[in-house]
Amino acid sequence: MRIYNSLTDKIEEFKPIKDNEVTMYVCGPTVYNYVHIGNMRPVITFDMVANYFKYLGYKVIYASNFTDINPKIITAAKELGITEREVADKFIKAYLDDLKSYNCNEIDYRPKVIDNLGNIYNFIKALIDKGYAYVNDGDVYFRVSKVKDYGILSNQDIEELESGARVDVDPKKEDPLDFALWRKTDEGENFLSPWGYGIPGWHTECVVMINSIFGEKIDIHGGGIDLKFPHHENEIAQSLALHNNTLANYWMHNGHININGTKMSKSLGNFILARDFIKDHDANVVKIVMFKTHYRLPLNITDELFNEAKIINEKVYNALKQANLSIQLNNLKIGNISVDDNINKIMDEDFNTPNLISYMMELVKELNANLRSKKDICDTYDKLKLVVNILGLVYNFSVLSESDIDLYNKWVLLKNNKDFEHADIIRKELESKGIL
RNA sequence: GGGGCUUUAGCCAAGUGGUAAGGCAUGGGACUGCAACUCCCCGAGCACCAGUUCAAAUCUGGUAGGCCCCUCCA
Repeated sequence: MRIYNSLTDKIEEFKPIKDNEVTMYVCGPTVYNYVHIGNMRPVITFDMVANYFKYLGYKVIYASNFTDINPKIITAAKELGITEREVADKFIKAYLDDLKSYNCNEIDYRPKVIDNLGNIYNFIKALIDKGYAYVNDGDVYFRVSKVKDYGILSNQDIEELESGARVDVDPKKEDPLDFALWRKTDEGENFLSPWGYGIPGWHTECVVMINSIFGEKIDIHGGGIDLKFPHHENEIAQSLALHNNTLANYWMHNGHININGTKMSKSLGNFILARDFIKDHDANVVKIVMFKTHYRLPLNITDELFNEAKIINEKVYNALKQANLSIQLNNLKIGNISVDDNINKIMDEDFNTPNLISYMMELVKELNANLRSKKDICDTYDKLKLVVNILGLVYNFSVLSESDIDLYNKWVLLKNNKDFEHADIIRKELESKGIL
């Protein structure tokens, strides 16, 4: 298994910390509103990553957080006239509903910031004790200049960053690059820390949650490309400071989604919520669209792309449906194959899902050809199911009852007797049951 | 100003040194009682320029598009 590591900008052989086990963490949503379709790319991508590792036989331990303490949540609470907790709970629930409607697997850990405040205090204290952080008027800042390797992930040079016009000068900071670990505030929901009332800094939350679930270091840390700097860079800085490691051995970043060539934004009105999108598009189709482009590249969504994905989805569905029918009618034994070298060859190169989709279509073709010529379909069917499962595509087919089989046989008999009038009636019935 | 990504047929998209996967669409053919499904066949020389090499879409340099980050935005 080879993975493109954002830390080194190279494709590297994957070596887990513990044999046969993968620990991974993906930055989750700030729960102040509904997530949009762009937010679903990391969700769907890392769902597939976990699926593939499982296919390879790894035990996968996967965590993704909720950022449930954040100035945006305070703002949302004011606007909605409810408490911050109510805002967070509402949108956590909405997010989990979204994941369900997109057929994403449940993951192992969903930590919240509010449950980790004690850990955060201890973490910040440790940074202060080691001289990597300082307190100023109720704020705590991280001393970036003390980390020699700062910029290791995003290839940023400290001097260039400092000379950049966009860095805010904050009189409370020793250095414009320093970032807040704790921010003093008495506005909205706030918490009493050893440094007074306030809320924790975003960059600290993720490190603390990773440490508290997994320990000092994990295998894979994922997220959107936009988080590379400063968020992930700052996570690494803190981990370097406290544990002298880069927090994760492999950093993975997914590209962004554009719509018809433009970035999604509220002002342009091309902002599509995940929950609205799924009303018009099958989850499988959304996933096919996403996986037709490599996860690291930008994805431009167009109607044409969706129409194509829809056709692909239908072809897979039709082939599996016919195979399913044949398997049940003939009592075929499936599930003999659990590994397919072709899949490994494709996916071992940094999760090459576009190639996997191509392979999926070849299998569909092969399955159809075998069905047509009455050859053995079991191996092809098994392989196709493996691919479908890795991609997280879901196809449900009914189990045939005895009466279903009788009905089917009756249809065949009527057809053979050229009683098309009655055969067509039964065909309709079989179709409505999803059998044909 | 700095860092990074990207440019392959009408469209989507693999391929990262040995002479262009796959899919969709279009067109042609086959199967078929009808319909649906399905099967077969057909297309580009890889943005442009220069260099390295026996050999480049693949490496190097440059030019021109597109995109992301440097703002707690996936």
